[in-house]
Amino acid sequence: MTHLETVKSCCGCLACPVRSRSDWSTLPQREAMVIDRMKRPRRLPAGAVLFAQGRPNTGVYCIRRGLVGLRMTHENGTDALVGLGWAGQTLGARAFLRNSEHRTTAIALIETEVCTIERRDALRLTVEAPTAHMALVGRCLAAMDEAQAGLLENAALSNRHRLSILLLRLAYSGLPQVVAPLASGGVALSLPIARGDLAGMLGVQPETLSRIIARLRQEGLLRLRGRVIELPSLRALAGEAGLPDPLPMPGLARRTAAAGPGLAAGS
Amino acid sequence: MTHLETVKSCCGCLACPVRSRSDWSTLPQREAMVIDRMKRPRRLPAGAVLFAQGRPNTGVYCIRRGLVGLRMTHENGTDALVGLGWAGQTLGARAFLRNSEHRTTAIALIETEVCTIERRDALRLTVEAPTAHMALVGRCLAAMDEAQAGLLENAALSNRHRLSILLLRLAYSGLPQVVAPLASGGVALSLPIARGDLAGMLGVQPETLSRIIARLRQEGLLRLRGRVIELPSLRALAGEAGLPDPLPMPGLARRTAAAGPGLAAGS
DNA sequence: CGGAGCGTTGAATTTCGTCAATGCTTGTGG
DNA sequence: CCACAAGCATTGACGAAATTCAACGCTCCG
Repeated sequence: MTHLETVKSCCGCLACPVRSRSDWSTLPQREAMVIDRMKRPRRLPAGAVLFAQGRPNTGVYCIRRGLVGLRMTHENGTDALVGLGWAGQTLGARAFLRNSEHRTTAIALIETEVCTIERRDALRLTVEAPTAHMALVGRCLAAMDEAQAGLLENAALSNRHRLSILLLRLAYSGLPQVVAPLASGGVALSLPIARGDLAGMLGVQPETLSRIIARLRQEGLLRLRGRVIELPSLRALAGEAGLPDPLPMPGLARRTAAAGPGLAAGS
Repeated sequence: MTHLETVKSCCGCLACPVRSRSDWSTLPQREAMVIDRMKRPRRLPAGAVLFAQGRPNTGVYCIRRGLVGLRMTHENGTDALVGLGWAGQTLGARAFLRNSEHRTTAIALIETEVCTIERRDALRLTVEAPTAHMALVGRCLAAMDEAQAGLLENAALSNRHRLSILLLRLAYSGLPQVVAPLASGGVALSLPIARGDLAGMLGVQPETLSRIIARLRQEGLLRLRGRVIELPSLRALAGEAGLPDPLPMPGLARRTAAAGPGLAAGS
């Protein structure tokens, strides 16, 4: 049994380290095994491009470990980080379902492992694993809800608040390459993204971000040592962010209402 | 034949005034007739609420004529207009597909006609009109792409630019209650939304919006008479917006890549 | 050692938010 | 029909915040 688990943990969906919180966590075992045979695990070094904006879709990608940045280039030439792909999330599903080009460029921000399901295999999911196909759709719909909420967040919250929220999300991500516990009870974050990109996610200039960070530091909410940001008290930061203690974690947490009857009947 | 057309044009999907540019434009005739029997047309006066945030989904709504505002309330109490529903678009699809609460409140901004498909009827679509069900999903995926593009637009463009783009979208909407051609070649817009809401869509205060408008007026890009905004030259405004001449119209235009093989196989 | 890239800091400018006051439009009641 | 109140829209003034331009420190790497 122990041996079997070991084998599974290195190559099986059923024992994937992020299975419990992945987009596929609700799949019946039979369908999970179908995907298990389709998927091809791959290791990406930091900086590797998973797919590029404007290129045709070639499959879907499930992040087993690591962190992926989603970058988008505007017609006017400027580009910005528009989202993060956490472990457990599936990327490329929208382009796959629409059979369209990728709208974003996905780049591994740290060393990352992804499981690839080739397009021709994923197409067979609809007959061999209908629940999995529905899960893909449900995932996109959930992402849409999050995007819309983010839109409001942009309009309603200050840059300070949004930075605090972003740091808290990283702190709660549990990424071993990013988050390290601190003796004092807080955490130390090794930011996997450059300042300029961090600024872009908030929609501000790098200098402005630097000043916001400096102010938070003066107030004791964070300490700064090179590329490492230490958060002495997550609670204090959450309070500053204007949020209640439990932090909503997009993509990972509550998967309760996903794939309701409307979809279930569609299988 | 003429008689038949007349009848259809008042109550049939096949001859719906917005069919050619609606979310359902690609449906085969047989399925369009199925929906035709399900739908119930309804007239909404300006200000009427189509559905409310937090309420359970009761069906999907196709906008036959008019304009609908999508409003969202943040936890901190502030609320803002987060989107517009144009004629031809289908609203409530995401809540229906996820069988979840509505995340937004939909309010008719001008006199509007919608066709309602009750939830119990829409559920039957998956067997009686699978293409239609797929179209619903495709619509949501397309909306997601737009939302993501809007996210980048927020970060990369100035408020001036975004206001220009918003005005141009209204100008190109072709809504008879909103857009009137001008002898000089431009158009006159009777804004269906209050200044405060317009400001909220851009993420600024009403006073700031007023000043942006004042500046555009001083530069001759628009004229202002009460609630009517006259745009003497759409081309000049498009140039100011930093866009090439053809304006991308979210939701209405090109429906080319929607519902690709990934979805087609899912029926 | 020196250059390149990244990050921070400073100063000047522009923009935005806030508070307050003033028009303008609308609808109501006399 | 007019006066009046209420709500929306604009303008002004001031402080706060963001952008821009510039300079400097730091680290990495050839």
